Amino acid sequence: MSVNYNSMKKNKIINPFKPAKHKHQDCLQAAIKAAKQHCDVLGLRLTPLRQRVLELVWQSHEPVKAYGILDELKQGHSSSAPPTVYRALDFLQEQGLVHKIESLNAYVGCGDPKEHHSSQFFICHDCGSVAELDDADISGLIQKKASHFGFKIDNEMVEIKGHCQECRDSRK
Amino acid sequence: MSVNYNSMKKNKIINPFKPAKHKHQDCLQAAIKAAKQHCDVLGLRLTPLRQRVLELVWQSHEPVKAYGILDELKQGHSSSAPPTVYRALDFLQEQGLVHKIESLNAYVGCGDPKEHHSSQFFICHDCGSVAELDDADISGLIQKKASHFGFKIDNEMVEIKGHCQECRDSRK
DNA sequence: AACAATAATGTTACATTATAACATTACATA
DNA sequence: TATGTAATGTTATAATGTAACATTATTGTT
Ligand SMILES: [Zn+2]
Ligand SMILES: [Zn+2]
Ligand SMILES: [Zn+2]
Ligand SMILES: [Zn+2]
Repeated sequence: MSVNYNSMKKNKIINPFKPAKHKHQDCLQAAIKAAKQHCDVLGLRLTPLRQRVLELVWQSHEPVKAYGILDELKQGHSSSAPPTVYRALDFLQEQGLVHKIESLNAYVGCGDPKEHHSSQFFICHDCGSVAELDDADISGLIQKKASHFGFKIDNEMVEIKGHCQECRDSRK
Repeated sequence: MSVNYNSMKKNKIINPFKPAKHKHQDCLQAAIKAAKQHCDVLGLRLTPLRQRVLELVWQSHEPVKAYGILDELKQGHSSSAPPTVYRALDFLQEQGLVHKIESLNAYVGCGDPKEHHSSQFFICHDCGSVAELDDADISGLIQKKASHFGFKIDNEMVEIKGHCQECRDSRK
């Protein structure tokens, strides 16, 4: 009798590479809705400012830069300054609503804020878009390797650069 | 008849977590020697400036910051400026003699510049020191997952934060 | 040796990313 | 309403990194 532990693992695609043409309005709306619910449940305040920053992060599936957000924020909210953006981003990151891509100093929206998860990012050099996995195999393997030398993991960061399927296809 | 492919994989510890007391002078000398040889073989110039920067990176097993290097460089070389450091670091990174830890904006020496390799960094929050693996299992798994959605990898970045064995022991 | 081409470094200025510190305003709740 | 806390405004500055051009050192050629 055997148990297939593998089937019990949580391997999620948090954000796939989106097709070039998709109704991105839906992505954005879903993200805002999820954020509202997340904050509701926890009694946290998704203020207009925070929501606006989240919307700006979700403008696309490409990572956006803090000062880019700031520029756009200023259009309708002249009193914005760097702390305005960084505070909102801090809040959103703490709540798992956005992630920072460390190797780009840029931020992407998370499709699954409901629970903390491991993140593995795949970033296309051509179109700039990012896919996010929550892959228990990768996470577990890293965990296992770490445990071999007695290392206790707090935080795992995996950022992979390369070329997505669609961009490779369109180069043929 | 079976073949143990696993045994054929290249799983290296490029840099282990060092014991608190070890003869670090040896680490440094070995690194400089390896760098000299690497450059000799390829006809590249490990100039005094580049060697000095490499030595400063190898001061310890903790990542060092560019402006920290700059401060020390100025002590014996008053004409140093940011480009001085960043150019030397660029050269050393291209040659695989140092790596940048993206999540810290800091640099560590590499124990194995002889060949390009995958790198997985484990960074201790307590002592600040860094271990580097070149683990084909992790690399291979990420590769495999990427291929599932047609992603072709150029560059892999794995930075794991947590607590090393020694620091955990000394907290008991 | 003289020369030209290239590589490395010097120098100044600036761009980008992020935080500190303190004032003000909005919100919750007693 | 009073009071404390959370959020935002505001100013200044820190930390990280690069552009552009001048100068010097090195290499290879005549
Ligand atoms: Zn979309
Ligand atoms: Zn792409
Ligand atoms: Zn050492
Ligand atoms: Zn430690």
